[in-house]
Amino acid sequence: MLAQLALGEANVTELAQPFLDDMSLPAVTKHLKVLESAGLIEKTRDAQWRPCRIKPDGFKDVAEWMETYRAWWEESFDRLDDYLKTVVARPTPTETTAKGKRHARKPK
Amino acid sequence: MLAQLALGEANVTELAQPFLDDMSLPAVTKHLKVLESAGLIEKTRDAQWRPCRIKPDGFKDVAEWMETYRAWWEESFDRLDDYLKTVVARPTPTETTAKGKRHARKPK
DNA sequence: TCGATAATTAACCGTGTAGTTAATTAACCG
DNA sequence: CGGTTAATTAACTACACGGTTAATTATCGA
Repeated sequence: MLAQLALGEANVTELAQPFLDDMSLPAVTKHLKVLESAGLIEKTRDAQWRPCRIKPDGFKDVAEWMETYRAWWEESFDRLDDYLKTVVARPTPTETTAKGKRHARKPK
Repeated sequence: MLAQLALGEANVTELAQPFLDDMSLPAVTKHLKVLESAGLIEKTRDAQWRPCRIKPDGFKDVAEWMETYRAWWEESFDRLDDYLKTVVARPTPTETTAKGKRHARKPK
């Protein structure tokens, strides 16, 4: 639906049309309501039609939000990669330490 | 919990300890079962304890899977960025076309 | 005015998720 | 053996999600 809206304004039935085999119109209405309350689209009115359009600002916000997390995300991705490289050689971190000790239980 | 396991082997109560304010032990057991069935961790047994360790291969699989999607993901991210740049100038794609025409209704 | 069209609302329903408490299993140890 | 500790299982609950059908609202146009 967003792809469709990226091509330009469209009302509910137009957006629903490719999906009507799989779901009902009310389902589409609800879906659209989510997008609207998420600030991604805007619904106006034209008689009995509800033309929808994309809200660029909403997407801009999302894009910015993602950008702030991309760094963190890729870092942890690389950290995982590094960690995996360290593990291939040694079987398991603890296996070298605490041999026979197992679990230190506190005496009452 | 995974962060904890990255530091080395740990049994269930040890993993649960930071969370016991918020959730019960059975909840942790279930959580761990999900991780295990996802191939991310491995549970062994040591008397009444169940030491868990990370399963590097599982993470390797995830890492590889993510890598295959990273390209696609970043592409669509950039496409969105491009699209937003085109939108800031012109208000809305359709607004220029179809003026006064509105909705062509098929005559019965 | 009345019928058709566009869309929404109301009232449900099934399922998956994530948790709970209480009971149960299993092992250790004095 | 009997108590304690570790963990799991069983049975249940609450809730969000995503959908449904049927009814309702609102508008246009002949």
